[in-house]
Amino acid sequence: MKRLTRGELAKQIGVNSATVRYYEKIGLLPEPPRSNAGYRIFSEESINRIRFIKQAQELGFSLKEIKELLDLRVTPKATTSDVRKRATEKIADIGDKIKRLRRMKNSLEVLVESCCNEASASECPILENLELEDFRKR
Amino acid sequence: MKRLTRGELAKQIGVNSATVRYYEKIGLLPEPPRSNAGYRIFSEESINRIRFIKQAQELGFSLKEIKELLDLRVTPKATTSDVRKRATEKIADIGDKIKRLRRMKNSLEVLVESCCNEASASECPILENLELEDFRKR
DNA sequence: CTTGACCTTGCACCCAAATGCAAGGTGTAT
DNA sequence: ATACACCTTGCATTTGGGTGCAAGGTCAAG
Repeated sequence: MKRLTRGELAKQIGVNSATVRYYEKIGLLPEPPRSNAGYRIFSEESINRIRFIKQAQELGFSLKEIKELLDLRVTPKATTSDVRKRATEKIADIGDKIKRLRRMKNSLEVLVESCCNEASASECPILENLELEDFRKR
Repeated sequence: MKRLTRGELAKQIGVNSATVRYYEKIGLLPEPPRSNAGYRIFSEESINRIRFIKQAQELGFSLKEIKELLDLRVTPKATTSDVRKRATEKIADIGDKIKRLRRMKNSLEVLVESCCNEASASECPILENLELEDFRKR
């Protein structure tokens, strides 16, 4: 497995190398082993970890929530049923997000379909009246 | 239609009343009419607007992006085809988010199913090895 | 054996998104 | 008419999530 310096790691993911340090500081990334000179030595696992963080952020999770998601993986065996419980909650949260995004997508599709087609481009009543609250949490 | 002060509005939504002012300042909320004494007078439309903002935030949209979404509704007729284009882009973005959330949800479901059931609670090999990068953008 | 590109640390700064505070005005209840 | 809770404004502060910088150490190429 390849070994990477902080800069190499950051470059591969397209993230600022200071960000890697920051994630380490807040406990989102485990403290990596060091070379004799004190350089951090990352494995490719860290690439996946950081990519995960970035993905989850785009999906509306805070770093705190992301930490919770990541912690689901490393919880000691003793508390397995607690992991199960927390994971199940997360699944429900995510399912909820998906539903709301679907409603949002649908609202926009209605907007495009019924309103902005070439045939009736001159009048657009729905544009003004679209109930954007249609995709609230339910 | 009911008229609300800033505090009443904020209370109904469960948001700090300073936030309402902030949203107005950054153009996310239209400047409301004022009473003789200078008090803002909100209609119930504003409730929906702010609820929408809060929902969209939870789904990972920045206030800037939310402004773009809201602006889809009020663009003058002249640029209808541009609205169509922008809305279509947003729809694609949202579709993408949904896909990634589904993958995330699926990964967690696999975790719960294969790992944390009562039958085999004592050992949990997947917990350590789950490839969380499974739901990256594709 | 020096140059240049990396690495280390601590610390200060940045932006988005709020939130708080002070000084003053309003409105209504007693 | 005096509390008291609310409103107004401008301005400062906070929090989350980074980013930049300086002073110094490291390492590979020439």
